[in-house]
Amino acid sequence: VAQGVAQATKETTAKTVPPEREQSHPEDAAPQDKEALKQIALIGGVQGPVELSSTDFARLIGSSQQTASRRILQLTEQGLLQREMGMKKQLLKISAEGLEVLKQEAAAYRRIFELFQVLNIRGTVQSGVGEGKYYMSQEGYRTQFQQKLGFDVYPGTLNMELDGAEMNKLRILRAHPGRLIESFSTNERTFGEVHAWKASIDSRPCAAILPKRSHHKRVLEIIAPEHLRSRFGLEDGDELEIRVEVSG
Amino acid sequence: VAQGVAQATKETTAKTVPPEREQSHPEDAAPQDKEALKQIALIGGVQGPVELSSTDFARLIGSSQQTASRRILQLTEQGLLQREMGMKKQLLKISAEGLEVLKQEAAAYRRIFELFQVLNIRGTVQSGVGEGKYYMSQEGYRTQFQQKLGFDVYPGTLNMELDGAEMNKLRILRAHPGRLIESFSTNERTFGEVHAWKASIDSRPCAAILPKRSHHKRVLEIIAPEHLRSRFGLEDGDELEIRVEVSG
DNA sequence: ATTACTATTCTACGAGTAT
DNA sequence: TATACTCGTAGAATAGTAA
Repeated sequence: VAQGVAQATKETTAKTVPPEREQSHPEDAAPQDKEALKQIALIGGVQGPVELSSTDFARLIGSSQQTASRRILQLTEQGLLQREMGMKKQLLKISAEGLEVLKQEAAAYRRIFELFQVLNIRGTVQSGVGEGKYYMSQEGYRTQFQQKLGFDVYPGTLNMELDGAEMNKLRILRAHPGRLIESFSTNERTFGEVHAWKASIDSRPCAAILPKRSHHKRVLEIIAPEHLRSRFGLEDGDELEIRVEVSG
Repeated sequence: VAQGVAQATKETTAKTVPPEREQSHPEDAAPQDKEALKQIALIGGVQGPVELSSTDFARLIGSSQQTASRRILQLTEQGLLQREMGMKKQLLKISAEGLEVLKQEAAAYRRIFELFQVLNIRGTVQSGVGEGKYYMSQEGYRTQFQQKLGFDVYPGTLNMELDGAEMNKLRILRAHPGRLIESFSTNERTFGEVHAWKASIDSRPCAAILPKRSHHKRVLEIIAPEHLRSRFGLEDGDELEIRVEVSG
């Protein structure tokens, strides 16, 4: 997802960050709330209302009855759970928003075990020094990209800067073959081997490339048949997510 | 899983139960710990060590650096994470136990969305009043069970008492067809319709049965080609888990 | 039985800082 | 830069009950 939100404030370098728990965004529910939703779902709370007293729920989540009761109230307030008071016990049903939370959680666990056929890498758009344009103009590269990726590259690269955690995904990327772009020489100099992986940004085809050497760099370069910056209206500092096909 | 652990203390009816967080059992990790493991797995901590500073980890789990650091120490103490100090940042790898936690979590979410092809129902063994033996001796039932379940029933039923939360699974069960055992009459009386679902306990075949009427009962009856009590050495009050095939 | 209030305990978070 | 200590405190969890 390309987000055109330029960060005006230049990332105030606060050392210890306050948690920033915002209302409304459903995906960032607290782990305890996700656990509670999961347990309700496991006894059928997705398909229809389940009859679940706060005492029984307490056993399910390993807490006291009071905490269980409070959790249900909180989930209801957050809109993740729908509640109806039965004659005795309450009836609980997971709401559309709650289902969304569960789906995202399930997707995360699927990604873990799908051995990363697809890697979603997030980063921020960075301004290169224009060398990308120079490299992508080389005939030796252009013809190979055409052959091995199936598109004519726009002369230029989009640089994406990765934070510390995302850097680890580059190691996964490098562990997979991708497409090898061979080195070649001109009269002037030699151009080194490059690895390329088919990718997409918002369903539009592109490719992620990394030079064979030079690990530990914080930047992933992206090429495409079009000018990505203008296509997505990207500015330096914008957040960007690229979906890299790691398998084929 | 049939557990032959008879509970000596007759379930002290404490109102507000203390959480009972025990050491060593890996499946009951705190939700926060599972969330942390998940995030590490998502950047490749299953495949190999990932380089992750406590500050970067803090961003990942939405906490301060101090909390992130503490979480890593706790996960390491619990044996869910293996840590090695690199020259700068630490290297984290999810341990075999940690992977087990992730697998169980993934399995739970899979169960939620696989629409319950299999229902795992837990309960405690309950002594019936011997009527099960009377019913299962009726020729009208025996021949139908033979036809529709594929085994000769042992004359008797094992009664499993369900707690409030597990009761909801019976609603799911009833929502699926199972095998219909038709009503029939003898000279003396009429025997009503019964629903049966193929099932297994510790991989040994059996079936769960419910009378067509009489909802809201806390008991699930189990029949099998053998005497389950002696097969598994079950006593009243023992915990029991049955795997019911809800699809076919 | 239930749910859920108020009061109290205590855990766990983050500030400050050492290393 | 890192990691991780101590410590004050906010908020979560439970006890005791009310409804």
